[in-house]
Amino acid sequence: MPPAPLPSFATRLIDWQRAHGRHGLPWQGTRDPYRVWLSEIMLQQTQVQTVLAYFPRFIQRFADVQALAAASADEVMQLWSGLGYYSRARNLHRAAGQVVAQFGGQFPTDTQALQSLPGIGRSTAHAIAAFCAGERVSIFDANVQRVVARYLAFEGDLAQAAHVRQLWALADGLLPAPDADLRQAMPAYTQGLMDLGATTCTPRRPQCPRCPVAQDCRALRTERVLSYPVKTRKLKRSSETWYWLVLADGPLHAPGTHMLLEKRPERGIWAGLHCFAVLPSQEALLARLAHCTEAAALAGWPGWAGGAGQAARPAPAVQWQNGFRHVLTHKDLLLIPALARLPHAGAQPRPALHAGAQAGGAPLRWVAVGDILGGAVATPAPLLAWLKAQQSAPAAQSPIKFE
DNA sequence: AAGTCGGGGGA
DNA sequence: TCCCCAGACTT
Repeated sequence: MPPAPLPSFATRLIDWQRAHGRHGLPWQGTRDPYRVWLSEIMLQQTQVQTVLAYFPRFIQRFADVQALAAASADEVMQLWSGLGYYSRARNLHRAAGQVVAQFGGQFPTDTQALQSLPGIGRSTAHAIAAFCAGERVSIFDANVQRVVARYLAFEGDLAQAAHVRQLWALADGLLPAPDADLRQAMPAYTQGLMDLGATTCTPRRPQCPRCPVAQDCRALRTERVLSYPVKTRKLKRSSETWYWLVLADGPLHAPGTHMLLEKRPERGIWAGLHCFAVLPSQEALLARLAHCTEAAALAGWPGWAGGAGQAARPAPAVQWQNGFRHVLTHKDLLLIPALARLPHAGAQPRPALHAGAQAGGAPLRWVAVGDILGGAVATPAPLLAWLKAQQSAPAAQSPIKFE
């Protein structure tokens, strides 16, 4: 009589997940592809702890894909504000519209249809199909790459796409057997892979004694766990200094003070968010300030514009603030706010500025400090952080000077 | 194949 | 500080 076969990688992983994996997260315990999709997108390059604050709010506002499709892009951006990688939010909204238009509002669960939606690549499509339909496909995010590379002692450099594809194919060999009950097995297997990478097979301090597949791990066998995955870094971060034109009509710690924000282009950094004008030099900032204040005078700014000839009034002085650093993956930004003040408009309506006040013709809005802090408009995280800091340490109030 | 997109957490 | 992370998209 032949000996019973040893439990497979997949079997051990599934058993471990049920006993020691993460349960009870808001996006778990469902096969609703809308919820799974939303969680997968939010969790791209973003930690669970962060997503926990956003996911319930999003679901509460958009209970299903129809509700999301019917929303304005601005509102979606607003709910996404602070999560980063804003193209995810834009694609999310576009994909919702596509599901309504092309799939009759029924969210697909097969990998082919999923990958036709914007923002869903191969790995995310596999995750949704595995969780919702039990499709026998491998997810392959950074956690899984680490687990599998260690388990197989994979020597290829994962900085190269060809090696990633190669390891991905090897990962397929670890999937639950095709004749298993995949509708039960695939969700637990997929979740188990992610949980193992997140809680046990961690980058720096893996807890191998608690790993369910340690007995077969080729990296552990040679005590080279930390040598995997092989991944060369070629991060060369460039530095830039940006000047922020902060045009306000009162002290920054007063909720009623309004500030001029412009909507950023749909591509590039902080795409689609509302932000202070960003200028590459002090000279450019002063020129923009002159444009804006001239435009404000022409538009009849309360207490300032006074008829013909007012357009020639010089721009108010600026107060240069201390710069602060904001680091992105590929760019190191030094942000220097320059505060300029228009006369207080009180409760009077602030006139819209013509598009010429902004070089690219981007939409300009006067927004109250209280509304910005309250999240009424989507703003980049560093802007919000800086404005919050101004609440507790208000800049010295100086009278408005005209030169 | 390389570059572009944020932000937060952990060592 | 530096490294890492539930990637997709553009060029």
